[in-house]
Amino acid sequence: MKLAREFYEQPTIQVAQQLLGKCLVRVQSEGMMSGIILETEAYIGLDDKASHASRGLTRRNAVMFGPAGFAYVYMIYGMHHCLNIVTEREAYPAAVLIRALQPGEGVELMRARRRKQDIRLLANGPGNLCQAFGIDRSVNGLDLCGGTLFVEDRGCSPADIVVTTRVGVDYAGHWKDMPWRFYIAGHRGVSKP
DNA sequence: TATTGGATCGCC
DNA sequence: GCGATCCAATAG
Repeated sequence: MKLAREFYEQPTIQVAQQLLGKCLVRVQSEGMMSGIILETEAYIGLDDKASHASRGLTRRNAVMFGPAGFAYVYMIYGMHHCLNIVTEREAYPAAVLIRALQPGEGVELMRARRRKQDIRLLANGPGNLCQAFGIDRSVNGLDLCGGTLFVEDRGCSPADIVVTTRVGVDYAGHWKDMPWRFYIAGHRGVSKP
């Protein structure tokens, strides 16, 4: 069943952990895609220097300050998009970055979009999964309680969760050391364990 | 208005 | 290891 808004209103670390093993579903005119969430990261509050919200409300990060259960999508390095799901209460900026999926339905469409055959290369990274799922800036602000992008609980939960520091946030002072990256053990997510 | 650098990826 | 490639965020 589809996750309700209350799920996303929980503490961000809890949401990030509990999203592992759940199924991200994308419905478009081109087709339907789904994938098991393998890897997530938490970005929490104004003080977290790794978070886009650390310098306060801006046009780009405005969705992070809104209610839980909405998509925060931004472009990075001029060529990739990243998908986050907003968490916690309105006016408190926090979100979970979706970093990797195990492709389920819609593999052929993902292969076409990614121009890769290997199933392991279709959604192994925040930029790659957005390309595979057709997620760009037009998805920013989309409600995950709607019908085109949402998360389903299909009853499977991961046996073991690995906890590490977040990727690509060396600029964030001591915040780079927060153990806010989570992935399903044995899947190896994106970068190095 | 001009400058800077990034929650990445894939090829060298 | 490094270039691609663009826009948001700063500073002026």
